[in-house]
This record gives sequence, C-alpha cells and structure tokens, in this order.
Amino acid sequence: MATIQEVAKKAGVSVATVSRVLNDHTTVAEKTKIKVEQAIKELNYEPSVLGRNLRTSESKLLLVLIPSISNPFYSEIINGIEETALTKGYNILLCETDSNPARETIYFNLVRSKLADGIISMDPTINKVKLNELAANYPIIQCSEYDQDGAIAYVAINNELAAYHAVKHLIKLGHKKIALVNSDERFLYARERRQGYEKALKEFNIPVQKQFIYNTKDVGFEDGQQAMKKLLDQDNRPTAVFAVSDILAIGVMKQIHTSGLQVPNDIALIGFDKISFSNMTHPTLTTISQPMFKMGAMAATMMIDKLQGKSIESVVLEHELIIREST
Amino acid sequence: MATIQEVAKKAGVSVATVSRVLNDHTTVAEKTKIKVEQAIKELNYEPSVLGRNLRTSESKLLLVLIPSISNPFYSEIINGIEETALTKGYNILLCETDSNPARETIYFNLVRSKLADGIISMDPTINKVKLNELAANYPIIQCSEYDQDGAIAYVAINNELAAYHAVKHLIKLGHKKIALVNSDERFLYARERRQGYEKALKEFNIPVQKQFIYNTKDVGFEDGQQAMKKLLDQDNRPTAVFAVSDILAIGVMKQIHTSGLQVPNDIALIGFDKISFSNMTHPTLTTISQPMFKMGAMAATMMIDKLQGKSIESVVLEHELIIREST
DNA sequence: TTGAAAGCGCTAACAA
DNA sequence: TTGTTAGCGCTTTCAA
Repeated sequence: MATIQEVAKKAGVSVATVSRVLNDHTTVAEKTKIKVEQAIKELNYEPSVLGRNLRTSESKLLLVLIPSISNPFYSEIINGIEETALTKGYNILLCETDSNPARETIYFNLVRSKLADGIISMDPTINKVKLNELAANYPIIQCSEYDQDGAIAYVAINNELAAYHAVKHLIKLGHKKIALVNSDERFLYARERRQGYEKALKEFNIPVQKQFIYNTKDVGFEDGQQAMKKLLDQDNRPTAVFAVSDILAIGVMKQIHTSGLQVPNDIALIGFDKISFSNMTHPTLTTISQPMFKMGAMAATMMIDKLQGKSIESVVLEHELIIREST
Repeated sequence: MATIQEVAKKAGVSVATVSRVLNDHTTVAEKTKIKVEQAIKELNYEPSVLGRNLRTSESKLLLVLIPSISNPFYSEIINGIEETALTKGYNILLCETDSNPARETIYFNLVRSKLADGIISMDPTINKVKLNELAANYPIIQCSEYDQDGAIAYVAINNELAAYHAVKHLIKLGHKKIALVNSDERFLYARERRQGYEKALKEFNIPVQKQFIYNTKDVGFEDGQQAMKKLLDQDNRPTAVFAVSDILAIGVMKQIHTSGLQVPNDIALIGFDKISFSNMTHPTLTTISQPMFKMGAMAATMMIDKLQGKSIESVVLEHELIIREST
C-alpha cells in the first residue's frame, strides 16, 4: 500500500499538500489539486486510518454494547445506529457482553485505550457503577435500558405507560384474570412494566394477585414456555397474558397450544416490542411497538453530537399498541 | 489519560522498559517490573491501541460482513466468530452491507486503510470480482457462502447433500408432490440446494416439475408466505414443501395455516438452518441443522492463522437432519 | 499557496 | 538488563 510520502513524491509536492487535498482544505490551487489526485489514483492510494487516528486521537469508531446478538429486538435498533453512524463517517464496533463482566471490562478498555470514541449501551445487565465511572471521562449514551440514578443521557420509551396501555387493552376486552409474564426485575424496564400492569389493574379495581405474576430468569422462548406452564398448572387459570417481550409471548403461545388451548379464545395474549416474528405466529401477536430504528438513530445522533461538543438531552419516544389476532 | 512517557517518568525508567513490561518481555528484572506496574496502577494507565496499531501496523480488528443483522441465521455464526476472536485478542467490526455496493466499498476500504486486519464475509450478495481483487492483497475468509471460481478459502457445508437428505426424508414419508421454495439462484447455496432437490427426486423416479419450484426474491417471512400462496393457488397442490431456509419455511407454514390447512397432515414441511425460532412454531419445524457456531469459530481460527502466516485450507462441515413435528 | 518540521503513543533495533 | 533513538503515517503549525 502506498503511503502519503509516495503520493507526495509522485505529485512533486510535500506531504502537507497531499494531506490538504485529502481533507478538502480550500487553500490548495486547483492545478496542484489535480496533480495530487492524479498521483493518488495512479498509486491506488488509500489514506491509513491508523496514522490519522493517532494524530487526531479519534477513531471514528462507536462501540455498541448488547447482551446478545440473537435477540431480534436489538437488530432493528442496530440498524438505526448503523444508518446514522455511517452517513456521519463513523463505524460501529458491535460488542456482545453475554452479560459477562470480563467482556464488559475488555470493551470498556477499548474506549480507555482510544480504540473507540464512545459507547452506546443497550445492555440492561451492565455494571452501572463502572458505567457511570466511565461516563465521567468518556461519551456514553444509553439506549432502551438506562440507569435511573445516574447522569448518563438515554433514549427510551415510557415503559410504565406502554405496559399500562397493553393491560388496559386486555381489560377493555373484558378480561379480569390477567397474568404478567415478566423478566427479572433487577432490570428497570421490568420494574416499570410491572408498575404499568398494576396501575391498570388498580384503575379498574382488579386485585393484583401474586399467583398471576411470573418472573423469568432469562428472556428466551423457553422462559416464556416455562412461565406459561406454571401459570396453567394452577387451579385458577388466567384468561389473558401480558408478556413483557414478544419472545416471551411466543413461548407463552407455544405452551398454550401445546396444552390444547386456543389463542385468543381460551387465553388472550399480548407481547411487547413488535419484532418481525410477531407477525408470523398463528395467530399473529398483538403487541406494543417500540420505535426501534428511530431509537437507534437517535442514540447515534446524540453520541455524535456529544463527540462534537454539543450538549445533549435524554429523549423519551412514543410507543404504539398494535392490535392483531391474539387478543 | 496517561501516556507511556508519564509512566516511564513516574517509575524512573525509560519508555522502552515500560513497553517491555506491557508486552511481557522476559528481559525485565523483577524489581523493575514491579516498579513499572506500580506506576501503571497509580496513573490508571491504559496503553493506547492507536499508537500500538500504527507501530505494528495491525489493528487486531476483524471485519465481519453480513447482508443483514436481522437474519437469525447469522447470529449464531457471529457468536462463534466472536468467541474465538476474543480469546485470541481480536475484536470484530460487524458490518451490514444491506446488499448495498456503496457500503461494500466503504468496508473494503477499511481493510485497505489498515483499520481492519482481514475480512470474514458471509454475504452472498457481495461483488465477487472485487472480493477476489481484495483477496490478492488482504486476508479474506468466506463463511457459509463462497465463490466457486475464486481462490478464497471458505468454511461451508455440503449444501447439495444436505438438500438431498431433506428431500429424501420427505420421499421416504411417501410424498411424491414435493415443492421447492428456493431463494434467488444467483446465490450458490440456492443453486446447490436445488441440485440436491432434483437429485433426490430423480433417484426415486419422481419427475421434476417446474410448477412445484418457486424462487423468492428475498429471504424474509413474507417471501415464504407469497411462495406458498402461489403454490396453493394452482390446481395441482404439493403434499410437501422443502424451503431452503427456516425463515421461508415459517412464512410457508403461516400461509398454510391461513388457508385453513394443517401441517403436517395436509402438507408436510421441512426447513433449513435450525434457527432457534424453528422450535417455537406450532407444529415445530423439521429442519437441517447447520453447525453455525462451529462455522463461525472455524472461520475466525482460519483468519487468525492466516494473519499469523500459517497456510490454511477450506473446510466443509457436517450437517444434520432434525426431525420434528412438521413432517 | 506551499513546504518544513514537530509530534501523536507506541515498539524494536541497536548500543551500552 | 536497560536506555537511546528511529520511525510507523498522518495532520497541523509556522514560516516563507
């Protein structure tokens, strides 16, 4: 690979001039510029990002932290991040933490060691203390899940309100025995969605019953299945289920079918996220739509603004109830 | 952030010695080493990857090219790549091409400009000519989809044999009217799987009928739905369907259900890939399992071996027929 | 409008 | 066992 020196030599100018052409400085004579561009083409020259990075001490790389790449909820958000980042000249370094603290440390150090300019975190399992420590010195944006107590900017939806809407929809349909399949309540979104669930019940004078609330350990299909199995095993069965993610809901639906029951006739079901799969189940899944692409795009924009020294503020985006066949 | 100079000053040694401690050179006296490590700790020093990269002219970054992050088939492969890469000190730069040539160019230049050490490509839509050009100067591994004519190393399965197994399974079940829902045959895997399909039919003296073969434009659920709609609209309906991906198969299943028919009683169905969702449909999906994690791990190992100057060879991994409820 | 030269943070060849 | 020093490829200040 040719270097800037070789280009300079070939064009008969100094490296400084080549650099100026590369970076679109206006102070280069048209004639010189043409000479340099000619040399660049002939040598098939591509400027080394490494040299540039060292000099400018920025990498134009954004770290995106997710717990698992297999979760389709994150795919759309990443699409949004990538779209925005690319058009602004940034690339993204996708990092799966697997909820593993060792990996977390590796990724945090990538920012400390200047390999990445900032972190967009979507990982609810992340160590909040360390994240806040890091945020004191490096740009960090939280997306979807955030730390209530910290000072880190975030983009998210109103989870409590969204859950409230979901449950209210079930209540309006006449349901009184409504189960909640929630994930681990150490996650903020899980706590908030539970609050929304309880708020809706209380508003309609339906008692909140512990036996109708199930917390899963993880957020896979199987966890939804397991939850529904427990819920169906008891004497007092729910007539409707609100699952806090579509993946859980699909597991729930699977278990309902396996038990020989029908959705929505025997049990109504509502999910959360509007992942693309949710439209492929039979029946299709009623769900809460999160503006995932927009969330990602917004997070990337905030990050780049911050990198450019602009001041930024947290954003709460709108959700939407998508009524389909499962309710 | 502290630099190596500051550490050297604090420890009362030269920067070279600090560098030696950092890189585990054995020629450092234990006493000196302790002094340096002490200084590193006190200053909270983290070596700049940028400086190191420039000097060693390697970035320890691997570019992973996929057409779309939303396709769960790639998730597991990426898991495998990441697992291997991380343990060997590499990070991965995940790049979604969206089958967009402009993005392709951006990503190719990332290697030319030394920001990444090599490319693992899983993109069937990639420009083969440009990829082969690049491969002349930079390390490239193909994963899953590869170029038959080129000289680039790959890791894949035997698609023809796998498709043959799938269709033979349907034939053994007594089916004679077997449809093929294939993707665009400009992709190698699509051509190979079609060959396997035809081979199985011919072996059992079943005529290959054009009306039973449908090629989708894209590889989403909707394409599977659409394909099955066409297949059901004709007078002579198939009694079994082989879809070349689980996602297509799930779309097919959806359409069968929508039409009031049952799987597998009215129409048997087999997919391909064994994505996690294939176990969540009702009925569960019979499919061909690809060793996705292993493919990813293997691709990463090959890449790193190549980077270290070792010679590498293409690998064909085993597939497996997973019989579940849809057949 | 252009060139000379310093220096970003690091590694490694060479010398001591 | 350690230090001195050149230099990786680039950008940018200063001077011309």
